[in-house]
Amino acid sequence: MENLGSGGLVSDAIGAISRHIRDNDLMPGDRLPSEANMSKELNVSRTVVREAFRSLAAMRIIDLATGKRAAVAAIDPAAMSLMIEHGVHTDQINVQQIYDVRRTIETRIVTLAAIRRSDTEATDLLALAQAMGHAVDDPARLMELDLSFHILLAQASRNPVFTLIIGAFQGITRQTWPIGWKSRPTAASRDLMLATHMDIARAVAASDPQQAVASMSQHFDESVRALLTAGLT
Amino acid sequence: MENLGSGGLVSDAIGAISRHIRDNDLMPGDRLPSEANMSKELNVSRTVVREAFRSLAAMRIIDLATGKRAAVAAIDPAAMSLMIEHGVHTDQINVQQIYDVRRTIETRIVTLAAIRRSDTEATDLLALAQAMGHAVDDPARLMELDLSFHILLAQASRNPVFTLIIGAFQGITRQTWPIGWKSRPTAASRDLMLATHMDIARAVAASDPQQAVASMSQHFDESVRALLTAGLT
DNA sequence: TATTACAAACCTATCATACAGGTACTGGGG
DNA sequence: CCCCAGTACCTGTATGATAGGTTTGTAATA
Repeated sequence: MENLGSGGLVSDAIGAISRHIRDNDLMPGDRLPSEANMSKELNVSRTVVREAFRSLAAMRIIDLATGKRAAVAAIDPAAMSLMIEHGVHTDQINVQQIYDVRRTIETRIVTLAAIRRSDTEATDLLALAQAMGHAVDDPARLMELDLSFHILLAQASRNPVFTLIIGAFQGITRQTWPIGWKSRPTAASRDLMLATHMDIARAVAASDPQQAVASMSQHFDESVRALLTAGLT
Repeated sequence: MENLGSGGLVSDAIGAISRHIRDNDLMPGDRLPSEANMSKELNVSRTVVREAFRSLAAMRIIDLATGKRAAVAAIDPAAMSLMIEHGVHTDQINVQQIYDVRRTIETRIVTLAAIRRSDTEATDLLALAQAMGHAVDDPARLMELDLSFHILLAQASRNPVFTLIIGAFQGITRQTWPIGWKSRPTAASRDLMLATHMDIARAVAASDPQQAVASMSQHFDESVRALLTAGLT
């Protein structure tokens, strides 16, 4: 029988550090005690503290950098992105399921964005849609513009949780997007995809939620069809 | 100038281990090389390998246990849950935003559940709703039943990504649920909350998506109102 | 032959220590 | 008052040691 907080010293340390952040109301950017101090305070070796820090850093709860002290991190989808990728690679999730979630969420996002977008966001959105039109022959660049477009849309929804989730899907999207693109072999099918983005941008800029939802819906119909054509389950 | 894969030895190791899982098509439960073997293979110390393993374990990509070798993990919302909690505690996310996301997602979930639920799930859902009615005087138990209800609903949607996301919100919900409950002081308001769950269960059991969505919508209207009453921003 | 008991081999958990290299603060010098 | 160098503080990585959990082959047993 040992002290009951115990799922191993490292787990305990993770808990203690999390509590430290919460109890002291630390905000993103605020710094934590050094490894040495923390190890003294928790009565464990520096090894244990380091592994706890690493764990929290993996979840993007803190930021680590050599020489600097650990700092509270801003919300970031990178870790979630890795988890999703893992789920897909191990056949626990398939791409269509992700698209169903994206459609559900982005339908809501586009509604909120049409209502809440700032003027800057409207401008940027239109600019991105236009830039996509100029990048038809550069798939890598086109893909990044596409991803930025959806992230910006999420940001315009003014709900960071939407941004987080959409960001979490970008890792796996980077790996599947080219497949969908290849399955749009004709100029017409490619132009349709680009035009749909422009429709979304215009509707959001015009603060027309209805039209924005309709265009987004069309976008997903088309995307899912492309993925199915490519045989992506 | 050093070898270019380098964002630090630990990051490299994390990448190498992830790649190992992907390249060898490892499935959940499959075991990885031991720390010693891995450290030999990657030409780094065991310390580095351990920190890499811990990082992956934090994201629930692998499972660690003393004495056993590391194993590929099944998808699990625990890590995501911690990230969300961190976002809320650091004021980067507020509870209402989470509820907006939940409403969006659970509206879709309940539609899918009404269509895809198994008979067992229908039965279990009704049983849970009924059990909630019997637990009015035991808030802790009632909360757990409530959480189980929503998870089961997500599972019935047959999309593990929905289950993952709903699971990710449970950590923070455990911390805010009691606040909402306290803001329903009258028996009538509490019964309404329980009745709404029963309505949802019945609609799903009856394979009636329309009615299920309506009831879920009412559930969220009521929940958000309760949270607002409690002054939870 | 099937089964159980046990011990050797293998692994992880944690600690202490050492040293290289990055940061940040502080006291002088201009 | 500002700039700069040096020092104290920190993190990154490696090594070696001990304690204790798991696995598995083997040998005794039913």
